[in-house]
Amino acid sequence: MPFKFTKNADGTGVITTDSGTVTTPIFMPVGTAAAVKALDARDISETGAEIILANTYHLYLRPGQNLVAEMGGVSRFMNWEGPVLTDSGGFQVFSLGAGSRGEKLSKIDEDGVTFKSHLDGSIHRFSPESAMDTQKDLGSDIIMAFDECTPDMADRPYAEAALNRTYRWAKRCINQWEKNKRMGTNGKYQALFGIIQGSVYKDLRIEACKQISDLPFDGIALGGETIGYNMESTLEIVSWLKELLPKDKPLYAMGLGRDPDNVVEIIKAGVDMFDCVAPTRLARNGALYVGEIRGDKFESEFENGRLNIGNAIWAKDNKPILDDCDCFTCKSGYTRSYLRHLYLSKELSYYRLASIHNVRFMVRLSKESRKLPR
RNA sequence: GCCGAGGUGGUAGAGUGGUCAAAUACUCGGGUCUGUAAAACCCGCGGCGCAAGCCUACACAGGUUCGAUCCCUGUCCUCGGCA
Repeated sequence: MPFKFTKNADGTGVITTDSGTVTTPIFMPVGTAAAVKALDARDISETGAEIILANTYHLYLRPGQNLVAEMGGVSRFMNWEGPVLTDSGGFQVFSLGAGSRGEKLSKIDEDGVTFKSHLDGSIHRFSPESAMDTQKDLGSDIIMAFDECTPDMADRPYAEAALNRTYRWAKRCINQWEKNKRMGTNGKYQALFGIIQGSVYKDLRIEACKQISDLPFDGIALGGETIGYNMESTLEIVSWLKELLPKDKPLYAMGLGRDPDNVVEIIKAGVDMFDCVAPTRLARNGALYVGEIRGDKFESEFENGRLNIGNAIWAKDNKPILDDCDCFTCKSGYTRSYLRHLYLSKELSYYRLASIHNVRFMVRLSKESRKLPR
């Protein structure tokens, strides 16, 4: 069954894939290496998440796409009975190339990108074609075009060059995808999403939007560091493009969802899908979401809607993380006091309990945001 | 009781006449996190102060010295060995 997207007048929708359906708008937890860190498939499912991400670059390095293909594709491999979206490795062009830890591990050229493996330092090469082929083997339900993730506030010449390259690569991705019969090695239909770059520049975003919208992609993504990272610009970008975007394709904001109010705002803006590592990473690093929608806005007694569970004030707090939360952790009676203890002790159960809360929080928040006027 | 070793910050543990408010690690306090190089990283950690800086400190009490955590004497305490 091919990919299908239906959107209702109220802004909600349904995505149909060979691995199941997804209701939108939806938050997608990130499971880079075919694992939502600290959670197993049942935990993920119980948070209400309907689709998860995995990453081409990471799975290519380990365990290798051939092994994943042999195991039936990423969903079956990780025992997840639902759709999976794989990022193409385009984000690693940005994150490994930024040299944020000193060494630059990726270098881009017209044909593709050379990576130095963060695992063992070995050299690898990705191109639009290879990214499609690797994702074919991974057998994910939604695959992403190989793009150049542009830094927020990139200067104009840079942003323009990245945009044009992303467009040339988009066409190459389409060709390879067609060559692969739009199908994973596991026999599942693979929807291909194109990515709009253009940094913070209105004319560039509009140009990219037209370019990407004219190609036969199944969905459209907003890419670049700006998305989510710079919320003011993100919302502005959506408003610039809203009327230009195809109505019959889902709109995906890549990497967005660090703060609860980001989620509420982006759903009000009309985006259908978004993902972020923040809920799981923040959980592992001690930040737990607290707050709720009041009126048409997210509100919290804490800055950015989260508390730091390691803080001394929670030492004797016997309340759950969030009073009305229906996540496993809160419902089960785990107190802030105990979670703080687990966190400070680096007990393994902490990571799971915290991640369950944060993911459930974002899933529930996105479902509740569907009721807000758009 | 005798012999030996030693007493340094919240802990462990460097230092050994001036450059020491004291390495390093941990603990503790706080912060960051955005298509995951992240169960990671950053800052602080004697007192007061925004700061410059001032004050109090290396068991305790004296002493030698221009100057002592470091040398000497005594006291107290801890640990190991022998009785």
